[in-house]
Amino acid sequence: MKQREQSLLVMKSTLSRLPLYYGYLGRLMQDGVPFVSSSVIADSLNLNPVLVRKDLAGVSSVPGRPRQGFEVAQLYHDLEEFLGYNSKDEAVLVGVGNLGRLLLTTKSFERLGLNIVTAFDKDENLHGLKINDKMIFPVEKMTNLIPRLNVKIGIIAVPEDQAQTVCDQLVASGILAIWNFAFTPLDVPKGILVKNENLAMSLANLSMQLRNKLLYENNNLESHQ
Amino acid sequence: MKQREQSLLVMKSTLSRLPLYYGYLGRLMQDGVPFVSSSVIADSLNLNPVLVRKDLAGVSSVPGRPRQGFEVAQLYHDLEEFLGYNSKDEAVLVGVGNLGRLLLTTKSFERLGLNIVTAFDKDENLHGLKINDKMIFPVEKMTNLIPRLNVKIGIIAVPEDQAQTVCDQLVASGILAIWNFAFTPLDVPKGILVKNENLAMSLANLSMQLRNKLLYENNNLESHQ
DNA sequence: TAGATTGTTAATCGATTAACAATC
DNA sequence: TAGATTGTTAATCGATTAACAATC
Repeated sequence: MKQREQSLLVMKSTLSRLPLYYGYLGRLMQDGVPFVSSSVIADSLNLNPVLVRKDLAGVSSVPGRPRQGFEVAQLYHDLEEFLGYNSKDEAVLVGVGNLGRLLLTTKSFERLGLNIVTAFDKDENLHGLKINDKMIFPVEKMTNLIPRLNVKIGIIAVPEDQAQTVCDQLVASGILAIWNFAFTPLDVPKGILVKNENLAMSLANLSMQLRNKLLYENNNLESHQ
Repeated sequence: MKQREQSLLVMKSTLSRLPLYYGYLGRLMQDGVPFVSSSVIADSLNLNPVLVRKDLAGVSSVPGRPRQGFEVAQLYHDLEEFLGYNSKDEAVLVGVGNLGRLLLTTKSFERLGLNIVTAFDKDENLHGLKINDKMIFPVEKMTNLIPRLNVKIGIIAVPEDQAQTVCDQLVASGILAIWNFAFTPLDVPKGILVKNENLAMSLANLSMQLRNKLLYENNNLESHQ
């Protein structure tokens, strides 16, 4: 019913903004800016300054200074630490199709602390191949191999109809967190984390908003340009 | 048409759940289930039944019937209509790298109402090529071609450092909604819709949650300084 | 000091959940 | 009718914003 074990320092919504701050701070670093205030950050990212201050309060190891704001390098470092971008998360990938290949080869993910150690696919033409130095194994090896690798994050990039099966195998192999790119929700035992990367949702969202907007504007044609 | 009124009844958060209902209803259809109640939907998707009823109230053209629930086929159709999955949204893609190729070739997007009509890239080796029947043009042609195609959605799948430039060109070409896959927020004029597909955020989210969980389970260490 | 910017407490806003009457 | 399930109104919860005192 009620979860008492809330993260004390940082709200869930905060977490989704931290990578934004991280990116922005990174750009300031490059430009050699030494200090930045919450209101400057807020302006640049279209947020409320109080919100920024609250978010940062839970992350920064050093409080911001009145009249100066936050030290860019320090804050950048703290964000990096907090987000785990410096300590690599090891993960296994299941499904080496277009999307899987993308995840295997995109450098940005490595920078963000994601290290895919191994991939699995059921296509035997791929078995034994390496993509970006990562070996591809048959899916049958999953339950045998994953526990030995001691990896805790699994990425599902297989078609919808295979997602649940793969998910079950990952869980059986000791995986604790699943990044799911299949367009279907997964059934998992309690305690297993699932993050659904639902592009359908995003797309629906954008397309809906656009239609609403166009409709609205059509209804107000008398307004001038 | 009462579409506009309908839309206004639906909360922003509702919108993010509709594709979930749509997917679930689709599976019920396949199984030949004629009726479904809000509580069954809620159970399957881990939601509150009242929330489901509220969401559906804004979408369904026919109210649910006491003792029976909702007619699956009808509701499925209404969701499809509402989400615009039957009426294709035309879009242009900029950036034919790994991700761009994925978007061009993945069938699911077509099913979800996204129709990419043309792609742009700066690599001249790609110019004139077709991927999944979509022609690739030089980016220089954007401002000339897009207005003539009368397309209103643009997809940005270029590297971070080119995202803003591309964005500006899209806006100049009359694009009203942007689906941004670059890991950087975009500066756009008021009135232009932007949906950021920030995988970094999702990943940070999942990795954070996992670390919290492991920490909590291990001992509740105080790692703040 | 004076002024900018911080962090905290209180008020507001929006979304979810609870309670319940209506209905087939 | 009796019971399941609906849709609505009220209460609760969580996140954001406003107000403001503290501080360098």
